Amino acid sequence: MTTEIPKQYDPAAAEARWFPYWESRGDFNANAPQPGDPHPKPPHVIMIPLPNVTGALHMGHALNGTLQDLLTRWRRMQGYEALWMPGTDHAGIATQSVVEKRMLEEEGLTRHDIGREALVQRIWTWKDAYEKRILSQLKSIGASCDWRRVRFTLDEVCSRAVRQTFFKMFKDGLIYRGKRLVNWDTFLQTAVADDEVYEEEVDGHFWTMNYPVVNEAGQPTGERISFSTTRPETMLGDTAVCVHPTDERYTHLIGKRVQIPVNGRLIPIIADALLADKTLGTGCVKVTPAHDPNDYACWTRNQEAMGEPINLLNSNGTLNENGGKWEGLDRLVARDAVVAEMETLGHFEKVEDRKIPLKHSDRSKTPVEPYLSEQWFVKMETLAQAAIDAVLDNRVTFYPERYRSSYLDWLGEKRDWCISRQLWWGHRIPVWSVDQPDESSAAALKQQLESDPRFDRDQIELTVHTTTTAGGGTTLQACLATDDSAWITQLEGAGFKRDEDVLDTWFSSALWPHATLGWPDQEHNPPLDGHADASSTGRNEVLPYFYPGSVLVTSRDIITLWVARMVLTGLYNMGDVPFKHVCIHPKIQDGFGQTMSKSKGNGVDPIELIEKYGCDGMRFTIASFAGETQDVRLPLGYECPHCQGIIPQEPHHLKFKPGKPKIKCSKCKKESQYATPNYLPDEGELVARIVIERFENGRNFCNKLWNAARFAMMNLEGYTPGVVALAPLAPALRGEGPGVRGELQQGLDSLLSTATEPTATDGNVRSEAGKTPHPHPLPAEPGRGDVAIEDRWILSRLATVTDEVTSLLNLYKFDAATRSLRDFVWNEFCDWYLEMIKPRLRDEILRPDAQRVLVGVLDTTLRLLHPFTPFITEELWQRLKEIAPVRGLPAPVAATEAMIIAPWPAGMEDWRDPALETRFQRLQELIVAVRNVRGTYNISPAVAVSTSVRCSAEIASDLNQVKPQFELLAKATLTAAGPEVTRPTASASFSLGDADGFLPLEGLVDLQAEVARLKKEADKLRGFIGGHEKKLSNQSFIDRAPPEVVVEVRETLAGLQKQLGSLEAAIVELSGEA
RNA sequence: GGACGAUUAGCUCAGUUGGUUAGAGCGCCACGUUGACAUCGUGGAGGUCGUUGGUUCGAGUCCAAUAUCGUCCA
Repeated sequence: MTTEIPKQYDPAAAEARWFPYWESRGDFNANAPQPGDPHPKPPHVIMIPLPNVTGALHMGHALNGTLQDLLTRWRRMQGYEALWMPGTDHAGIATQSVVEKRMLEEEGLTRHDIGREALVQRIWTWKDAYEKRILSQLKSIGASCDWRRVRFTLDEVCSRAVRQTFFKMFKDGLIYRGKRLVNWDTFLQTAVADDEVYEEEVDGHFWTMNYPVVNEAGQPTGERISFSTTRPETMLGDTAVCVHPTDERYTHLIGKRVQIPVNGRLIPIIADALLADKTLGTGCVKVTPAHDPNDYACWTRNQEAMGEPINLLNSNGTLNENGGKWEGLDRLVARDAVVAEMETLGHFEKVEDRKIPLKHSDRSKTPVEPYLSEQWFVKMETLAQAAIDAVLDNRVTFYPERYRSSYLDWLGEKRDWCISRQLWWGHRIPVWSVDQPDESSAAALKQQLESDPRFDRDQIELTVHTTTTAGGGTTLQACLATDDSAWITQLEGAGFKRDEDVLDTWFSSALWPHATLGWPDQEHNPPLDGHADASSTGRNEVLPYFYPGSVLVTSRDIITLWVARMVLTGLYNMGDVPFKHVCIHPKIQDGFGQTMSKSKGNGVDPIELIEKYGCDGMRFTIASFAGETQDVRLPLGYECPHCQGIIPQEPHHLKFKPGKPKIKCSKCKKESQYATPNYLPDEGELVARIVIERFENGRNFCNKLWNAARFAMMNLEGYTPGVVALAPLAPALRGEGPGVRGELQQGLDSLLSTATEPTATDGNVRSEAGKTPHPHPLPAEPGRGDVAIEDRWILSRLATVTDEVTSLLNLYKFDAATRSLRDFVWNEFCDWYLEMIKPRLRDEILRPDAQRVLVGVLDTTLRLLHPFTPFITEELWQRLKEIAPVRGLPAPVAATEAMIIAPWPAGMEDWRDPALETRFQRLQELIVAVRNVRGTYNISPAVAVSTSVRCSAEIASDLNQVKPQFELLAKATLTAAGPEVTRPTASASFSLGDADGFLPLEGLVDLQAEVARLKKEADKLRGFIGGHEKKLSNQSFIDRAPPEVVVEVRETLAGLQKQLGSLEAAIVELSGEA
């Protein structure tokens, strides 16, 4: 077995092997406890930020997914019933427009050509393909979701929650119909969302004109008020002119009226500090609330003075009846007509050419018009307040804390939530309405329907709605709780028509945390794999067990859109928050600081990187980026398929028209096609694939771990489990005296004879039944015997790292956790511990205990790493199971069947020994100092050198304990150590303050060079000493600094001076100079 | 326009409540294939911490101003 371990870790093989293994074992499944379970596990719940089905996932999703999987695996190991709920979002406008766009490009068809049903059908086909792709990408990153529970926001489970919530809100009077300015595409005659418009500068004009001020009788006073505009035709819909309240040019006019010359309407002069700017133009602006967002906002502040907004447009962009004699003209034609009329009437002042930033529809490429239209709203006052309170009293906590203000500020505005969208893809609004001549007839019809014996208030709600604006009427609205209601036929027979609009996507995703757990169904567990949960007992056990969730992991841009709304609906429907923590992680950017996104074309498919660097390498790297401050910049390159040279990505690589662009390698000058999300390379073509050097980190780390484990396994021949008490080794091996070790050995013997699976052994949350006694502390007092100092050291370090990683994960500081682990594995376990135990592994007497500690440390290390790098750790765990199925410290136990269910390390506090770590550090410094001398003089490893060390008896004792290790690591023989050591002639030397080392190097080293080197060292020291002396000679430092700081500086200075003394002595001896 | 974040080595980033000589990975230089690992080992070079003021015995860290970049909101 041992000889079969390859020298390189093969990620693809491990990934292919272990994911299906975990799935088949059901390790990802999370279930509510069986009724009557006396010791149920506590739940840990993460709801995935549902990716939308518009396109495939990129590295931003990979980061998001990695962190959630990491937390889920970690909590699972800690003994929680860890649920990670997967699913996808229908993403209304984004998905519909992608499908429409493609249909138009490929078939020249619009949605009006094929109709609502056919379009929706096509989108379902798209959804099926991309959902499949997305879920497979998630699995590729190792996602341990409970895949039986996959949900989609338009599926029957989520739809039921949406309908129930809408109905409940409608009944509670929280939903109303009102006006709102939208971006109107006059060409396609539809509203487009804010993220579906782009801004572009166009050539336009900037007209200055004036309105005459009139007196109370409506007669001109002779005064005029000037303003400028780029859209003169909107003056037909003006409802005010506005000045700044402190603008002295106009203060006397505030409250007076002006007349619009082209239609004679009188409108007030109002003061509004937000809209008017004294420093711009005339300082006065006209206000057209129905056709400008800023004006509309102004109207909401000054409704009484202004009256209702006046809509000027038909849906096709021509003027409506409010356009007067220009009714029916296109708005652009009307513009010139209005200007001409103003000029004729003598109110035109000037015009200049100007570049005007104008919003365009991404879908028709035509300018959009702000357009006042009827929409559905949710009243936010009480809902928002509840969500604010939940954060204020810390029922929901943000990590990092600063994001709490984004959430609170936004909710604090309590702006009503516009939930309708003029789309076909989504949850259709469940309201039917019929026009009525007036309120009394509407009320009569309402009463008639409600008196029907089949009328059910839990299924249908009726309200009378009267539009206040001109031209509006009265309607009777019926909201139905389900689509299978018999009332649909009845209502439609009575002339009711269903609303054409669908709900905002966020309305359904806001319900995600409870909808996916089956709400509002209180009688059945939510379905598994599309089938009813066979274990259902007549109650929904899943919802109360898994709600509220534990933590939401997401990025900051949807704190308002999604996080706030989940809290709000969770409180509304469930009476409790949906999660306790919100972990906000960085955003992934490309090499130029642009956020990675599908629409920018700079998205990198995680699969590309997984193939190149391995899943674990990708995960470990990306987790190492997930800190609290900065976004993650990923400069990428293309690997030339001809010479494997790296071609750095430049901005122009992302900007190209559809086609087959080529990239030229600067090294071999050959061209090749390159990978982009926007096209597929030609069949058989050599493609320059995306590489991101930063991911080599994770790949290399995995390989290092692999080889460390490989080394361990190659040296486990003859391994036997045994208690390691770090008592004197030889007597114990001879069976002399039972002691602590004897007791533990007895315990082990009985364990081996009975148990196959370990009971819980840690300080985690395992149930009472699973508790075992606290592991015995390792006796660690120095001088106890010939215990290997490196064993105690590595265990002390392991205990520290375990504690660090656990604490860091509790705070979602993933980057620091990976650093801690990497440093431990690479710089401590590999560089020092493995090197130091090599002599013992070759010694028959010492080998058994060295093996036991080694395998114990490896076991714990793998457990610490598993959440970060699941595949390699499972692979190693399974291999280790073959060689050392019973292992662990201090008393071995049978390892778990699978890595994924191994307990998280805990309860090792007693192993920590800071004093020992300090002593060990001194040994390391001695070894480095010797290497340093070798390095400086470039002495080949083949040349033998010897070292003597002048130091305290204590250090000498440590040094002698590890003499073989010292010699191996320093590549020098230790000839003497102790206070009596004297300096040999013609030797190189180093000084550490409390230890001086001497290396006789006659013939190897130019003594002049050594003198020069030492002098340089001494000069450097003098600089430091000077700094310290200056500090100590400063009386206010002595007086004001804390005493312990002063003492510390004194001690450091003394050490530096001693070190300098040794150096100076060496210089004198070598050079004969004073 | 408002809020938040960033600016530290050639690159990408750490730096906990202010306290010895500011760290890591990659890259670079030199040496090395010694029985885990060249996706490696050993040693080395490289930074007046964006700028300007201030507080303090002491500032990468705290305060103010300023510049540049990014994100969200309007």
